[in-house]
Amino acid sequence: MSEDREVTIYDIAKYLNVSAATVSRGLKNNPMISKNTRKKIVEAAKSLGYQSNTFASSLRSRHTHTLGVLVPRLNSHFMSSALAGMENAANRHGYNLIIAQSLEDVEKEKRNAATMFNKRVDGLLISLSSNTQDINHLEPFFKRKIPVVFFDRVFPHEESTSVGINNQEAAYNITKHLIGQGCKRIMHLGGNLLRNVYQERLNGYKQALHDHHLAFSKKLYLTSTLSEQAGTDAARYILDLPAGERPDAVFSANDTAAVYCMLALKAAGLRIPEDIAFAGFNNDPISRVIEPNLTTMDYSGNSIGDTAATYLINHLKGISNLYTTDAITLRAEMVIRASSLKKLRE
Amino acid sequence: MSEDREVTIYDIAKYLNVSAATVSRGLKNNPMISKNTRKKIVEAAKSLGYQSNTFASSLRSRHTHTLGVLVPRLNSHFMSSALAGMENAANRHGYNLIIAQSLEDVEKEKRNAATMFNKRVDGLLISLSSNTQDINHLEPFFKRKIPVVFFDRVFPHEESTSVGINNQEAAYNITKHLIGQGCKRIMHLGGNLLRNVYQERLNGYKQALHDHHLAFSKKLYLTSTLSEQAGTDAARYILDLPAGERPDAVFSANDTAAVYCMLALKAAGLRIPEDIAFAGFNNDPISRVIEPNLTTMDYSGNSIGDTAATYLINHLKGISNLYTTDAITLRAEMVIRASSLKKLRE
DNA sequence: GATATTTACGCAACCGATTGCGAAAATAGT
DNA sequence: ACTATTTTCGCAATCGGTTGCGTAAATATC
Repeated sequence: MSEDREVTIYDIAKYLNVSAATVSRGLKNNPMISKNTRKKIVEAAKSLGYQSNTFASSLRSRHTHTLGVLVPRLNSHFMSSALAGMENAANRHGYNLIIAQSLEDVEKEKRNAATMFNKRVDGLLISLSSNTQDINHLEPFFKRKIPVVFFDRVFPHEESTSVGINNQEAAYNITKHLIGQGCKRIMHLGGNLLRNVYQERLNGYKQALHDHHLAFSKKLYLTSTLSEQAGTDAARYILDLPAGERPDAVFSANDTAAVYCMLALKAAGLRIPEDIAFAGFNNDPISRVIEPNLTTMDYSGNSIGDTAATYLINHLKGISNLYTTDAITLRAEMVIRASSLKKLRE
Repeated sequence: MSEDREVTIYDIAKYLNVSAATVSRGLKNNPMISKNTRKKIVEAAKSLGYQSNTFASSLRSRHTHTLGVLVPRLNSHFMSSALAGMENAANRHGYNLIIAQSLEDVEKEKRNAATMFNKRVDGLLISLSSNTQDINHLEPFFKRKIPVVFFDRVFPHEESTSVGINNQEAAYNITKHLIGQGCKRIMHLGGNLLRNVYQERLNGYKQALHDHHLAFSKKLYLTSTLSEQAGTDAARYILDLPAGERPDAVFSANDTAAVYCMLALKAAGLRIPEDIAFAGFNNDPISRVIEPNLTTMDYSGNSIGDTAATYLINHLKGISNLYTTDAITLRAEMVIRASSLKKLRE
């Protein structure tokens, strides 16, 4: 019952009458050690209940097999899916995840980044808070050559890779789809333009309007946090518009705002899509529950997370090189549902 | 530009002509060191760009300021809220989170537990996978006196605390509510009975039936994974029942199954709540999007996560004692919405 | 059978912070 | 002024693996 002391490689060494160095090497399957002793070491380790001490190892070897993950918030469908994807990939390769959220606050993002750095993560996966202006707080990582991968809300940087989708193209297509349904006054609910995702979606929206000879109107563009409240507020805004100026479609940069806008408009008696068509972004579960079901952009958090983490790990393992890759663009697929179908589908 | 070498306490020591021991103590505000030198040390540390090396510290001091979090899956609304709550609490107290998911697989749960142990987490927060039968894989923690807190899906154990709600009471109340609405044939969609949450909800349901002289019928009780598909399947089951045997209400152990069951029944022409009333559990966002809105049990992941983490940290700090507390029960509140309102509300 | 190579392992110096103990310096006590 | 305390700090061991380098043993070469 001497459960107090930890079992160390020294215990194993003494037990087998070999050196600690041999044990250390044996446990890592170092070919320098003969197959025979290697086997004995592994067996002894098991029977003694040895558990390697990660610090001691990390202290000397200078890597932690741990990735830092820094996100705006943990509790959104997209983000938790992304985390799930990352966890899966990391776990597959023997890495662990330290996760922190900035709650859309730059200061907290900075503090978290510093902590991750102190914990000597082998790499960083980050999606920026909505009001982050620059990435000076990531400088320590770049200086120390700790790889950084941005996902979703990215930031151009020479020494890091971005993983996301082509937001502009996606927004373009979804806007074009609405136009194809005969909509002429398409409103856009956008997010903070500091974040590429929202800027690009706005660009795609504008481009589609332009290509189809529709004018962009400031009155039909609202920017917000895209929260439930923001969706409800947008509905109020629409209802308060003079009858002739009302949009005949809404393209929201996320599903949450779209859905809560729809709910409020429906409550006010508007018919969807007859009076006003809707399209969102993200393919959140609520998009399949709202009636009519919401047309949206399927944008898998899981695969973004998986890709970003796998890529980072491959870089760490020397399989690929992150510094030469600027961006990885995943496919996003438009999911057309009843909320935008004014015309019968052919 | 000698950014290569790390700045250590030795560098600071040399710089100030004091010993490393003094620097170490000074940085931790140890009163043993004079205020004056303490200040000089902190300043020197900042100007030299010192970043403490967590391993070295952990190796010697034997604690990591890191909590392990082990959950069935990351990407559910409840769980991501719980994680958000934990992250918040941990961050507030200077702790970090290592997060892993078991994907409802005991084996993965075991592996993850071992990793957490190896990483020498200061404490463990865990919600069990659906098919975990025993918690022998947590023995190393108990032996080494590493505190374990269960949340949501708990497991009775002498040396750990459980954080959750009173599931039986909640289920009792929600069933009673349905009975109060005049429902006599109430169906229950339950989960895996290995997990306390589902067993207790079933108990509460049965108790309420019994107390109101309604018989429990196996035909009105389905057990499943409570997934979307399970909800749809339940609808099929209901529709296939002979007309006279159909339930007039459904109490589902989660909102997902309830909502997808509702969608399928609505598509088949049933009216809710007139033909069949509904109640769920969790207050998931979809419960406020489905029409009619779903009556459910509000059950804040955020506060469960916050409470569990705070409690664990308090134990670590010696403020409270986990070994003497068996369970912490948070309040859950029934949210009555249209899906269960057959009678007008007084 | 003598020398050259390869294989297998041990020595010991790390990695960077922490901490018990002892001692010097500063202050208090009489 | 001299001893007793208290304050402030340094010494050196320690945490548990890792790894460059050296060497003994085993095998190969001619």
